[in-house]
Amino acid sequence: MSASAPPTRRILHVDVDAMFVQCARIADPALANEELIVVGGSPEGRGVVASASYGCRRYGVRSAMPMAEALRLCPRAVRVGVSRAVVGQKHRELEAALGRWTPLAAMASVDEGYLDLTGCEALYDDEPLEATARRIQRAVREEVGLDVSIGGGSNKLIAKLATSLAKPAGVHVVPAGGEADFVATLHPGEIPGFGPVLVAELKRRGLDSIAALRALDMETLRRWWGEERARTIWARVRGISHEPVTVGDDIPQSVSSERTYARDLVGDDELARALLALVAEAAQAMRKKGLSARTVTVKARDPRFQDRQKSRTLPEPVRTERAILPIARELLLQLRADHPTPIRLLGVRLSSLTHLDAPEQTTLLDVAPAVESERDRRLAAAADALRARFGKRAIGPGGMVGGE
DNA sequence: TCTGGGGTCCTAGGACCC
DNA sequence: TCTGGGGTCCTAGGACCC
Repeated sequence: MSASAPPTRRILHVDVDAMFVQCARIADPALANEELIVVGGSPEGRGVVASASYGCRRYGVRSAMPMAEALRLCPRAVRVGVSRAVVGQKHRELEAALGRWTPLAAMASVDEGYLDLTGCEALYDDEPLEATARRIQRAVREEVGLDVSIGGGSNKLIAKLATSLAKPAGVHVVPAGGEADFVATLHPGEIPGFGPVLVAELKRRGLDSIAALRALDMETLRRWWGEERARTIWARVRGISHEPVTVGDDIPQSVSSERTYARDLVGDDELARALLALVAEAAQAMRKKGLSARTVTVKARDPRFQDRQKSRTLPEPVRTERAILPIARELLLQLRADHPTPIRLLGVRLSSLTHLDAPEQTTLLDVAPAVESERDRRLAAAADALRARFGKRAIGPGGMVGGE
């Protein structure tokens, strides 16, 4: 068995520094010189921090922290909402900017992306990875107007971890061969995939360092976490990852819309109105992506933060409010029958997605009446067109003219 | 301190089919 | 007769990420 070893990969992870804060400053130039900005929450309360400026972070403010606590820690902070349009625009600009450096560039979320520069060395005069990273950083600042931090290494895991050392607005590259030593300097909770639950379990078992985790043999890991999880843990604590940077605009797994209400919902009418609005948002977002769904899920969170969901999968994909709403209503009815409690959060998710123009699945046995008529689809498309032209409020939710 | 909204992935049990 | 095994789909719940 002789196989030439694959070349050491050259991976970069590009991450926007406090993306929502930078977007808020772009949306409102009056904030350009404001150091204390916290994005997120709602004027009524009941929100968390989506992003905090580095100024606020010095006071201990962090993402996902309840807004009330953030403002207690940093009372002078200016609270602003998320400017979705700007965030979306900057996301697309960043994607385009990164794509100019290699065909293997892919966004991993709204504010971060990976580049695989393996084999591109000649294109960049064989300069060190760090030098390329710095040029990309400057280019993003000029072309997109955003400060980013960049981490580099021989795989995505290492590149991402390196980014946290680069922040803010820096570059950090882990040399090939130095992966294991680099990871050894971290705390288990810093490893992607090691969330609060796993970290607590590790602590219970007396495992509070990467070294302690590395000392475990595979058999023990398997016994505690099962084959799959054991392999992942074993590799991550050693800085090993083979996950490729993949491009391709895949069909998303789901499109959803959910809302936490200022007051818990109780009455039939307010629940019906809330559900209609969520169905309309989700369906419209889905159609915008050119997709249809076979599965409808309704999710409810009670005041004690217990989440429950009901879903139904249809034989054929649907895309209109007219088809989705009755199903969502039934699911909500079942949820309420099983758990008659006030509802803090309500959500609608559409999944099992396919492209709108995917050929209809028809079989000889398929005699069930269509859940959605061609007329329904044309009406929904017409309503979408009106909204695109005259704004979201041009027509009621779902375009259900005449009340529905 | 009182907990958002957008997602992905995994597990596990039951139905159903071969 | 009283007992199979594997694959796929569906549903529900939950961990995790940004």
